[in-house]
Amino acid sequence: MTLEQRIRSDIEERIHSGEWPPGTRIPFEHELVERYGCARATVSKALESLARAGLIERRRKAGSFVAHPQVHSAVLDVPDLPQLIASRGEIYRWDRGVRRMALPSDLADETGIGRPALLIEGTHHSGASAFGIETRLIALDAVPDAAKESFLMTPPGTWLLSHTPWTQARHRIRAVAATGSVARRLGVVSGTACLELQRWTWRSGVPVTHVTQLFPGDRYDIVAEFKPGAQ
Amino acid sequence: MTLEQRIRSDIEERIHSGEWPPGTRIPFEHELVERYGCARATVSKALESLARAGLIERRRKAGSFVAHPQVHSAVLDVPDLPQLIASRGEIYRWDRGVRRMALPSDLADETGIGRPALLIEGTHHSGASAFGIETRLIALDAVPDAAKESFLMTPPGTWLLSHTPWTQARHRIRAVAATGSVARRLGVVSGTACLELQRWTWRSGVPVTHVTQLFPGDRYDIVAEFKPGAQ
DNA sequence: ACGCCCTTTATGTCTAGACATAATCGACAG
DNA sequence: CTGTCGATTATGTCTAGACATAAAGGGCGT
Repeated sequence: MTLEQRIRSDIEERIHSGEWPPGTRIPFEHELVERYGCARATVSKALESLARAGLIERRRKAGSFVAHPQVHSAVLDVPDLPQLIASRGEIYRWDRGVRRMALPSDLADETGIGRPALLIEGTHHSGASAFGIETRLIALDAVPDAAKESFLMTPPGTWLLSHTPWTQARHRIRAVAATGSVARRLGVVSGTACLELQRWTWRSGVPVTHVTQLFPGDRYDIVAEFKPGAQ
Repeated sequence: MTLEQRIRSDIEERIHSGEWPPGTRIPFEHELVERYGCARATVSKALESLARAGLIERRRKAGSFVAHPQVHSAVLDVPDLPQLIASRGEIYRWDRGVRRMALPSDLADETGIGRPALLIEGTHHSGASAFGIETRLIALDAVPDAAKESFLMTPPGTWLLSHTPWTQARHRIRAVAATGSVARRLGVVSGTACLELQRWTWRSGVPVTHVTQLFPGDRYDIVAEFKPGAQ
């Protein structure tokens, strides 16, 4: 491991652990030069790399600061549904289903969370009709505060967005036909083509939440933009 | 504009213009040092930045080479279907449909290409069954060589991946039901839930191709991974 | 109190080297 | 003809400086 990488990961570690929360001024370059006993160019390269990754923000004369949460550069976005529906000019409503239960570790394991979790089911409404349904697991070790929430008024996705950052996400998108109770909850005829979106999110490698959302094909689509090498 | 940025954009320009096609060895660092009359560190930073963006590949002793396009750092990937199907252990077959025609600018405009284009339709097969169908427009000003291709043996996506790089892509994903001739071509019953993937790609802001692909829900799903700041 | 200028200072860019490392390619032995 | 070894060479990482630049903050006059 090179010295530059060591400096970088040292700082990254302190940011991710919460030791240096957003807004903290990290040591000046000349202080890091002293700490690691190296040239300023080496420290500077490490900081530049952190700045490119969006973890810190550098300001002349002022120093370098831990960046405020995610302004993640929009690839496959994690949308806030209430906001999204409001921006379309519709009234949003969240309807938590009957199931809100704590799961033992072994059951949660089936979806890859692999730890004690909270299970929440509910429906997102746009105006008078159902917009989508979701089944969500929240890892209680990563987000202990979730245990105190009922999620009756606020959908869990919205609550999570403002209570915990994520550093990694995987999406899986499929087309499935809605049948039986699922079709009934969505208010569509059995066999309707739906978009199934599964999302896993992690914070520093630790699972945070897993959600499966189902949207009738005519009510939702995903747009993803990608520009490689944008500096 | 800094010297580093000038060196970077000079090289970028030659790659995008096609003057240095994929595989070309770009001048050695010491040659660039001579050309720009600067220190090696400056040239090296410019090349490092190009390598990070995936435009070039650097190899010790050998030099730096223009990267082959399809190594995009995977967010919403542009997959090569033949390769993807082969990796699943199935036999791939491409079946170009009857339509391969040049479109006047005004017709192409309807899909947002906005320029003379080539229209190609065809079916991707995996083993004995249809895997997906696609309808594609290729902008002839961006890819003039496409006019000479029949696309009978090679699907246009594969051909494009090895003939032209892209710098920007937009994806749109929906769930739709396959009906009529579409269902017949896919070999599914009418009403089957399908994933519709539309993709627009650009090279330096100029449209390259637009494709609409339709996959039966049980034969394809999209996985997108996102790690901010991954080097 | 307020606006203006000027000093200070941390980052931004760059130079001219050094040594490390890994891959290529030719020479040479089998 | 084939495989191994060593010299060569381009990139990788780093040092110890230099000067440029932008912005914070203090001092000054109004």
